[in-house]
Amino acid sequence: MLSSKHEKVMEIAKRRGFIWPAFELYGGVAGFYDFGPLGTLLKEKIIQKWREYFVIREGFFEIDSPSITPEEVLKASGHVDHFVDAMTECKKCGAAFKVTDLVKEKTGRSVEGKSKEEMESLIKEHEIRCPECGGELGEIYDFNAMFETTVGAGKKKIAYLRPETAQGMFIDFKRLQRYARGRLPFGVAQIGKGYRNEISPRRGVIRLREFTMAEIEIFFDPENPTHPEFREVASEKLRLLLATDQERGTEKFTEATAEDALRENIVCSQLMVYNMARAKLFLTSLGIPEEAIRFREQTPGERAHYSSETWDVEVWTEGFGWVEVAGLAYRTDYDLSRHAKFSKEDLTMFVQDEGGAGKKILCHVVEPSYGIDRLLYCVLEHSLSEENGRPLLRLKKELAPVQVGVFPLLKRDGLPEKAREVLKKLRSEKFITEYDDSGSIGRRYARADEIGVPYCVTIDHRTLQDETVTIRDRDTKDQIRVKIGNLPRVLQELLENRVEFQQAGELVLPKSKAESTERR
RNA sequence: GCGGCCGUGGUCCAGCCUGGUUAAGACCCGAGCUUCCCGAGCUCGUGACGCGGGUUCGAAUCCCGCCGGCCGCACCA
Repeated sequence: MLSSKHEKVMEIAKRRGFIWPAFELYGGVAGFYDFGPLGTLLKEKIIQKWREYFVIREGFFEIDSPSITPEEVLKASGHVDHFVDAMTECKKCGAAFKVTDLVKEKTGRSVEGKSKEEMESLIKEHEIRCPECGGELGEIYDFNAMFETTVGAGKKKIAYLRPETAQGMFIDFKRLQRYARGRLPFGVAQIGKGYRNEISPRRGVIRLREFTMAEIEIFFDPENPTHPEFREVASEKLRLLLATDQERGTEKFTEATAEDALRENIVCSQLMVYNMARAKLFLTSLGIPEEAIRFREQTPGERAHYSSETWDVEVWTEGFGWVEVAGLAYRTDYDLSRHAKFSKEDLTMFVQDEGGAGKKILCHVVEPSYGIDRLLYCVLEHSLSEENGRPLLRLKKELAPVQVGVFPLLKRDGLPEKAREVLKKLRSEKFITEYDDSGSIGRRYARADEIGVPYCVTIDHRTLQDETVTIRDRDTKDQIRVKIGNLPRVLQELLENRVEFQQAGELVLPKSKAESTERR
């Protein structure tokens, strides 16, 4: 039986065409999922919203760079060294460990970058055994979390599928800063696939081997880590989980406004905290409730090799607990300095001060990075509710994959033909519509509710006489009657929240509602 | 990767232990009738034993391997 929320979400996602296991015909491969027709539309709309919030609203530059990345780029970025972990397994209990962690723990010595032989002799020398069961440790092997490939034939060039889209933005830095005409700060955005060869992916779409990320790199002068519009978010309340509190083992939240978090040095810069507030606003615009959002500071041990401060943006889910849907990393000048060194190019920028004098600086970077697939799951879970025992997906109207359902009340008397006319008209006005004439009208409303269609248009006998149709509201079940001629305009206004439903046309009560009103 | 549990139409499941009719049921889906504004009813219909091997006269059922799922451990830069 379907008991948990997560199972209910996944059941609908599968049955109605949001999310499907990939390569299912051949048994499937863990960590890969397809988006079905509705999932593809929903994902597209989440991305559209993200563009509105970041690319358009913040004036960032969006680019699109290749997934396949030559080895030298990822050597410079540190990923080749940090993604390839020397692993060893206990021969007795089978537990797997990172050799670098084991040796450091037992000897305090760092063996980062040492050869396999050196590591092995260190293990022997210090008689390091399995920390779990004390068993003997097996041979050291490399685990490469990047997918490797080669470019071209003959003398093959090693390349990897990018583990993050970020590098494409650092690589293009020289052209980008010219495009920005030397002004700081500027932001660059990229939406695309990232790839990580997870050892054991689980939890459905939460941990994938191929996933869609939406990343931003904000380049700024480290002496001026401010945002011109900080005032706009200064009083935004943030729920913060500090690294120091986590290390003490408490789950204590610190509630602070963006302004206070900055003043009390909880967050390192105005630019960081500005983006945290923006992240919160973005998530709530997707329908994630405020109380299901928190910011968790990564502990020093958790942080990526490039970061000096990272805040995870987490969303509470019933299925998986707190899920990281975005990370805000202060990457310092790590990437630019590494690429400058490895490419031998000058990646500094000339900035002028007020007096007209100038200096060359190496930009620092704040990186907000969003996981679109995880967001999509969170949106589904937080939208799914039940009404009279049947599922109702209360998606934000702007996110609904299908905007309008078009139903003939009956399958005869010319109603289907009329309904198809209306359908055609709405499609020509670019509404995403679905036609349904199968089963009773109630059944069709129920089908539409399950995928979150905000409005259903029904064509009945009266339509044939006076060219009016009913529009039914998903959340209230209220109905109004409007002229077909006005239908596109009215629907558009409704979808954009520019008019109250009951004011958008003549209110009509369906039988069930009329009766219950009379009884009262 | 280790251990435990599991895998049957689109979904949820019975059958498996104890091998042997045409693999049952519910929901969904499709067609028809009927009703007509909130999963009504009736009739009909499509559709399944994860993959591969083995044992056997005969495998959904027993055995082995693989793939996938869930849980715990590890991993998640």
